[in-house]
Amino acid sequence: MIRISKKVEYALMALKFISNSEHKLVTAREISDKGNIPYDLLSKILQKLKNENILISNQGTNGGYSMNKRPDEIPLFSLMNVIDGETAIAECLMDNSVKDCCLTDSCSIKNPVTVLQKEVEELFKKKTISDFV
Amino acid sequence: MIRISKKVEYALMALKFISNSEHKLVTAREISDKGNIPYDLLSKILQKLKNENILISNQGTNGGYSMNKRPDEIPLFSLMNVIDGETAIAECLMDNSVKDCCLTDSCSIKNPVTVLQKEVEELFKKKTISDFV
DNA sequence: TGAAATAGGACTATGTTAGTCCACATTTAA
DNA sequence: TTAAATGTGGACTAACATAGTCCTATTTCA
Repeated sequence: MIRISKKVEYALMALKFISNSEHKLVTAREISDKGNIPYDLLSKILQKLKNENILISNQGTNGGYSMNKRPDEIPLFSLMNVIDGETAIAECLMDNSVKDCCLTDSCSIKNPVTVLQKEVEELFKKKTISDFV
Repeated sequence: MIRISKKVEYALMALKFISNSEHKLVTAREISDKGNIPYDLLSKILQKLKNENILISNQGTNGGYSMNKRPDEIPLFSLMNVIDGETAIAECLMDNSVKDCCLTDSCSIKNPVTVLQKEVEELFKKKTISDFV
C-alpha cells in the first residue's frame, strides 16, 4: 500500500514549515492555522516525529518544535513508515501478512510484484524531505 | 492512491493465466479455481477487461475469454486505471477532487508532490503485463 | 429446452484513514 | 504560586474505500 496519506501530507507541510523557521520554535497551533490542518491530528503527527528524533519538542509556555535532522537526512520512505507504519505495494508482501493470500508460496505473480515493490521503494528512498522544502 | 489492490492482483493473475493458454478459451471458473480467486469478484474484473478491449469474451456454452492485446501492449498503469479507476499518489492530485484540500491553490507542497506523482506514473507506465507473464 | 457460460446491478462486510474528544504533564510568566 | 500556554497520549467516532457476496438476466450450444 504505497500512497501519500493525508497524515504524510500534513507531516511534509509541517516539516517544511518548521525547516523554514530557522532558530525559532514553532507551535503545533501555528502550523495548524497556517496550513489549515486539524490541530489534534497534527499534534499526533508531530509527536511521532519527535519520538523518531526527527523533531525536538519543548513543552510549556513558549514551547514548540524544531528540527533535529536536516531535511536531506530524512528519506520520504522512512517518513511514511513513521507516520503510517510499514508499507508495501501489495498487501501480501507485508511481513505481518499471515492471511492466506494469493501471493504466498508459489503464487504466479509474486516475483514480478516483489521486483516492482523494490523499484517503488527505491524511488521513495531517494526522495528526501529536502525535495519538499 | 497508488497501490496494487487485490483486484489488480487478480487481474494480473488472470491475464497471466489467459496469456499462457494460447488459442484456447479460458473460463472465469477455471481461473477462479486455479488461482483461488472469488468467482464473482473475478467475473467483474474480467468484464471490465473485456469492456476495455483487453480481453475478448465468448458467451454461452464453451465460451470463455481470450487475449485481445499482447501483454506488452498493456501498461500496468492503464490496467490499474481500468480496474480501480483513476489513481493519484495523493488524493488532492485527482481531477475529481473538489474537496477543499491542502494541496489546492498555493499549497506548500503541491509542486514536489506533483513531481513525485509523475515519477511514480512513469514507473507504472513502463511496466507492462509482459513483466508479469 | 436445459446446461454452461458471460453480464451486470445491488447489496453487505470489513478494514483503514481521518478526525475528534478528553484528561494530563510540563514550563514559563505574571 | 498560580494561571496560561504548550506538548503528551489514550480512547473513541465518522467517513470512506475495498473486498466480497447475492441474485437475476442474457447468450450460446448441444
